[in-house]
Amino acid sequence: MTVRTRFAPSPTGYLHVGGARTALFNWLFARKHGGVFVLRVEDTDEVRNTDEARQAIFDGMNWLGLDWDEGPEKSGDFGPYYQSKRREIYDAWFQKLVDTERVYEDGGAWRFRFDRKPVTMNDLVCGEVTIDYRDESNTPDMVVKRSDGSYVFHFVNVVDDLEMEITHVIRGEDHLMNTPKHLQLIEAFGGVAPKYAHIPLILNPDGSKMSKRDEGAAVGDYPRQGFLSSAVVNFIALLGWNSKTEREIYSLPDLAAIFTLDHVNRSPARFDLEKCKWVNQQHLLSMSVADFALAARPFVEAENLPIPENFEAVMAAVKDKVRLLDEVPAAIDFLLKDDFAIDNEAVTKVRGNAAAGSLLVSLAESFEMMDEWSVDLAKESLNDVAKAAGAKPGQLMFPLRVALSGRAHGPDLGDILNLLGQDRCVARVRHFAQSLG
RNA sequence: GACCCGUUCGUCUAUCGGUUAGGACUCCAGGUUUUCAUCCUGGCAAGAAGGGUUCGACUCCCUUACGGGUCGCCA
Repeated sequence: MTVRTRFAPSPTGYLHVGGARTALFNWLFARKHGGVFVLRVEDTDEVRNTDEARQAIFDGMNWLGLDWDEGPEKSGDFGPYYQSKRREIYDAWFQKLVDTERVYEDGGAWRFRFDRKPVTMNDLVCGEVTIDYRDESNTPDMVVKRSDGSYVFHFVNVVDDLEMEITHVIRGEDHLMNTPKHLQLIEAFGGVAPKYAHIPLILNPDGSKMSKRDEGAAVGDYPRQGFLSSAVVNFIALLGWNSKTEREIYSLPDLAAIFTLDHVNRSPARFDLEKCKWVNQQHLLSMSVADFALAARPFVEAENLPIPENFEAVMAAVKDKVRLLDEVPAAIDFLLKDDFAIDNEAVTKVRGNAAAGSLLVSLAESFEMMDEWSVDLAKESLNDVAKAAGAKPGQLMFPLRVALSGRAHGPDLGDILNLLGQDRCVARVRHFAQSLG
C-alpha cells in the first residue's frame, strides 16, 4: 500500500509556522516512505478565503521546498483539489447519511447523529485515547451541513481524506478532539480510517499559543529577514521532533531520509528565534561563496548599493560574519561606497591611543609609496611603520580597521585592504588621520 | 465548567528502573586568529510538588499544581 499524506490548509491568512511544520512532517513522511504528498485547499469558508491568502500558501510551500505530487497546478486522479469545486462529491456522500438516517434536520441545518459510545483512537503520537460519547453534554451532535446548504469542515475533511485515499493524517494537536468525530463519520460511511498522528503545537516564547501576528509566525516574513529556507525547515523540524542523535544541522533531503513519527514529542515547544538564527548561520557557513552571493545579492540591491565587478570576492569577505542575509548590506557598504556611516565609539577608542594619529599618517605615506599593491606588501609596510615607531603591529591594526571601515567589527583586515585597493586605502587612512586632529 | 493531552537547565532536547542526568541555543571566562568573525576549551543552569510500587524511580501508578488543547451553522 502506498503511503498518501496531505496538507490541507485553509487560505484565510498567510502560511503560519505551525502549518508549515505540519506540511513539512507530512511531506517528510511521504518522502521517507516513497509515498504521495497531496495539497488540498480547504476553501469552504468563502467569506474569509482570498486569492492572496491562497497564493501565500503556495509561495510558502514553494519557498520551503515542499513540493506536492497532487494538488493545485498539478495533476492527480483525485481532484479537484479545491474543496470549493467538489460540491457534487459532497452531495453524494451526504446522501449516504440521509439514506442511512444518520442525519436529521435542525433549524435548517443538518446534524450528524453520533453513536453514543466510547470512541477509542490509536494515535501514532499520542497513543490510545478514548473519548466517551455517551456524555452528550460534551459531544452534541454536530452540524455537517449548514442551513445555507454548504458543508462544514468535519464533513468535507473526512470525505476528502476517504476520496483521496489518504493513509496517514499528520496534523496539529488542536485536532485531537475532532478525531473521534471524524472516526464516527467514517464508520457511518463504512470507510477505512487513515492513521492519525497529532503533533504538539508551537508556542510563543512566553508559552502562549502562537498565532498570526506573533513574531516569527508568518513564513512569508522569513525570506525578507534573510533566513534561508533550508534553515527554517531545519529549525521547525526540530520543534517537536528529534533524531535521537546529537546532530542538529540537516538539509531537507537529510531529514527525509531519517524522519520517523516515533521520534515526535508529546509536549508543545516554544519558538526560540535566537536559535533559529543560529541554525541559519550554520547553513550560511556551509554554503559556497557563489550560492551565498546569489542569495545575498537582492538584499544588497534593496539598499541601493552598487554591485561591483568583484561582488563575489566582497561576499566571500562577509559570508562567515553574518547570521542573517539582511545583515549583509550594512556589513559591506563601506566596501562599495565612500560615504558610509562612522561608529563614534570606535573612533573614540582610537583616540584613546595617543600615537594612533601619527602612525596612521606614516602608514598612509608608506601605502602611497608602494609600487605594487598586495595584502602581503601592505601588511609588511604596516609592520615597518609600527616597528619604526617602536610599536607592535597589533596596535596599528585596530586604528587601521576603523580608518578603512569606520567601525570596530567587520571583515578580515587583509580582505579589506585587498578589496579597497591602494588608492582608497591611502585616501581613507589619510582622511581619518586628519580627522583625529 | 466538562473532557483530552502534556510537565527534564531560561529555551530546544537525550534518557525507554541503576548515568557524576548528556548535547545544543543564550550568557560568562579563557585560548587560537599580528585585526574581525569562525573555531577550540571551560563555566553557570534541570527532573513541578506530594504520595505510593521497587533493593533501586526523571523513568511505572495515584493525587495536586501549572501549561496547552477541545467543547461553533470557524477551519
